[in-house]
Amino acid sequence: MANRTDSSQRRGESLSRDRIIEASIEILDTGGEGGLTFRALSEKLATGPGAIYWHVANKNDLLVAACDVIVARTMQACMAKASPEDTIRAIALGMFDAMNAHPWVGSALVQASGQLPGVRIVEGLGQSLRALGVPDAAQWPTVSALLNYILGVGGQNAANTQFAIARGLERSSFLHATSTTWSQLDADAYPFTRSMAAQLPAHDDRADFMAGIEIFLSGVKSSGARSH
Amino acid sequence: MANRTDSSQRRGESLSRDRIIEASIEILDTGGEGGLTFRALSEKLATGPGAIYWHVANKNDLLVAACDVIVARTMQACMAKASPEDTIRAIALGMFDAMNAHPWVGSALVQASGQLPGVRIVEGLGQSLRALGVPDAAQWPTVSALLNYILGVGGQNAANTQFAIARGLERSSFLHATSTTWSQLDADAYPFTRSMAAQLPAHDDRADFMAGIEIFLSGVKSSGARSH
DNA sequence: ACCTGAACACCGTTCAAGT
DNA sequence: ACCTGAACACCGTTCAAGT
Repeated sequence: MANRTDSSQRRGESLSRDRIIEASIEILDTGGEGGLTFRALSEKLATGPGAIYWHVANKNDLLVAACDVIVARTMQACMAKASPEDTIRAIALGMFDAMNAHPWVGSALVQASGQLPGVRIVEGLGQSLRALGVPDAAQWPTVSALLNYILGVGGQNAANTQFAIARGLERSSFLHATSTTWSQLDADAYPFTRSMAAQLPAHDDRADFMAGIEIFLSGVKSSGARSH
Repeated sequence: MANRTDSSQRRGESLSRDRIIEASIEILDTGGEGGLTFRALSEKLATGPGAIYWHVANKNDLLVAACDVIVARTMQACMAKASPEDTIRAIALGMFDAMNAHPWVGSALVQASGQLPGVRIVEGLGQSLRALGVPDAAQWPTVSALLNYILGVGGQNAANTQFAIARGLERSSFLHATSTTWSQLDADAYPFTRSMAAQLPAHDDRADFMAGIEIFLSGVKSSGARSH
């Protein structure tokens, strides 16, 4: 049954959901969202497209499953830090780094919000906020806001990366191009954006992201939550 | 409010970029993101697909342009409220309502972050935060965080709507189904999510969204910004 | 200049047929 | 049970040809 063919993948193991998901992640990491195709996937796995459908419902199912592998791995590394606040920071930072390393995760997560990958994040954040002393009624809105912020950053990061890839640009030249566009905006209508153009290429996405988390945590603490 | 031109296909009028965008918005509102097709569009406009390409670079260009119409209209109605804080609230609420009425705007905005529609929002938020007294160095991270939060909500809202539409569900039965799934999660691994399941169907997205904005504003004020 | 519409190179998904 | 691969119904985009 298991005939040994030396594929780049593994030895001639039989097809399985896990193997399909694993191959999908490799394709997504290499070629971005557009690269994941049932044809590309079946070629990598040395089968036909139909075979994949025996293990996977459809493309969305596949994407969510691939996303969940990354999220589960990330969350596992982030739980139970020194303080609940630090756990929230670790989750946020972990997800940021994961979505940076795998830009497709950002858009997949947005699409699969209520499903398992999103639930993992909700759970981690929720437990921490509860430990922080956020009152019952405020827990859901607070978790929801934090998750939405993280997803927003991830989605935009994914879009920027894809945009840059599609044009064969490096991240730095993409930022430089955007900066130039902004600096040429109408001075009366866009004073703020114009004044931000100069610092755009040098800015640190990760630091900005964490600054947002800190604003948020500071807001949580000052808006009613008593942390003992 | 404004229903100036209701006629979808005015005979005899020559094709133009504006007419194409107008028709695209109608299709997107009716059939969602999947409904916008060069074939559907050319049928509505009584031409061939090739004609559209004379006025529009590609599908992404079309989507961004349609998105920008909605965003520009929304921002125009939100500027210059009583206080900078109220302006921020108005922008957030306006964008929430716009993305709720046109779910495709959420995902389009995420894809077009650095482009014109995103810049309009950045400008509105930035001017307000500046007026609020947020120090220079903190302005960009703060605007960025606010925008990301809004985009995250919009993107997720779009995904949920599309998900529900694809399965022919109403919003309420979609929430009910998600609630049931959550309540059946493992009690040890997902205590928080399980305890949220019951209140999920009754929750108010708009109120939750605004609660997030308030947390954020409160964080901005308590984390260094002196608003005289 | 603007428009036509057939054609191209894809795509996700299905399904009779094989083992 | 699992896999094959041709076929179907689409897509975005192009382009020679028309006006």
